[in-house]
Amino acid sequence: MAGRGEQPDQTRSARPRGRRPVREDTRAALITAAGEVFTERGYDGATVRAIADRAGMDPAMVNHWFGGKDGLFLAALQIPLDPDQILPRLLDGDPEQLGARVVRTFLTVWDASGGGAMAALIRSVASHPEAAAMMREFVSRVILGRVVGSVAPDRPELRAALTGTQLIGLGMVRYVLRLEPLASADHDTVVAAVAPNLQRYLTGRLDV
Amino acid sequence: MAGRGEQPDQTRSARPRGRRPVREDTRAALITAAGEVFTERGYDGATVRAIADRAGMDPAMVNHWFGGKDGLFLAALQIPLDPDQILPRLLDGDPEQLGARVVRTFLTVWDASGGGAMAALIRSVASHPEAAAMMREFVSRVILGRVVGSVAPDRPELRAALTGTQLIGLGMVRYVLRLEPLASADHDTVVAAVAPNLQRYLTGRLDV
DNA sequence: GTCTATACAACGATAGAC
DNA sequence: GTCTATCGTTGTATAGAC
Repeated sequence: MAGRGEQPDQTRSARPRGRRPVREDTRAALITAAGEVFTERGYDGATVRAIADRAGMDPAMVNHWFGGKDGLFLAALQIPLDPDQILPRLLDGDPEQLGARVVRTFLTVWDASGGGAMAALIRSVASHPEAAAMMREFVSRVILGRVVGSVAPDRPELRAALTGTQLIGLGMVRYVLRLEPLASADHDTVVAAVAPNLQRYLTGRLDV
Repeated sequence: MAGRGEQPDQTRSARPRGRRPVREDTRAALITAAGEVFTERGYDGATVRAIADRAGMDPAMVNHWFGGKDGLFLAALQIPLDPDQILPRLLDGDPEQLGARVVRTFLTVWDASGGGAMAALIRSVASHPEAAAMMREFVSRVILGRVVGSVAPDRPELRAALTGTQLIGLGMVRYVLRLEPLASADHDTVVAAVAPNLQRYLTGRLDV
């Protein structure tokens, strides 16, 4: 029971009430703030109040625009990756070099945020079933359907899952665990080390 | 989140009440209970009350013995793996089959808890810098010092980190993401699929 | 005048501290 | 056991856009 019968009023709010000009995009502001706070504190640690505070508005806006904390979380959890833009460039070229292109793209995408976005994603996946479902759906639909499915000689589902183990593990060690020398290795080194293993999962012999 | 409602006291009437003899190790009982509850619900989901309840004692004991929830968490975060028992069996045998033995041991250890322990560990590592430091230390000291170091022809640190990516990624996909068909695959299948890649990280050519 | 984005207040729940 | 802080959420009055 906080704030009950507290101060009636003395410094009435500095923030104007009522509808504001539409150019102030509150939805986008909330998503931006949510991305930051979820990144810093994870799902449970990020409070609706803190997010709204950072966005400079009332917590009730989260409910109004996203239906609640979960809705905001799902809206904010946007993998900074446009499949329609990236996939054609991945699939265009020698299928036997696909592993190298995937690793290089992976590093480029996630290095752009300094690893924060990947850390937030993994944190979300580990602690939030909805995030895990989203990730599962992403791996199944995108990696399997549009990458592995186009090159795999057999067992595409298993190959997609195996590809997922290598990419997620790389993200975990490089961006979350920050284990050296992998955390600071340049892209060429990582590609040379990881791409052959990824290539086996994509097109090599599995012997299963 | 929907905490468990108050349980009717009749179901707990068998639990002995009142002060216990000092020789019943209160501390160990709390650690055991904490390990179970943290495994089931993660750090934030595990409440001090639930842990104390399972240990059959008052929540105040947590403060008394561990100084708080954090202290209990760190005390309970013991990787369920005894290196001194497992490592000799890993290293005994053909170095070119080391990858297969590592994968099989990995599956045996973590399948024992149905994946709950691995999920809790990953959750901890992702959201708690102290847990991440523990994991980093484990990879550096045990995997590097006692597994990779004994067989790697070159770049042992890089090989240890790469080995970490494959094992952590496998744990993430099989136990946390539960992505099929890997989540339900039997040990032979997983070993056949993953061991060659792990073997390359351990003893193969890295081309870096 | 109508619509609706907004801010404030307060609720019920819950968990950690004492 | 009790207290208190704080959580996510909801109700409602308001004020500016339409």
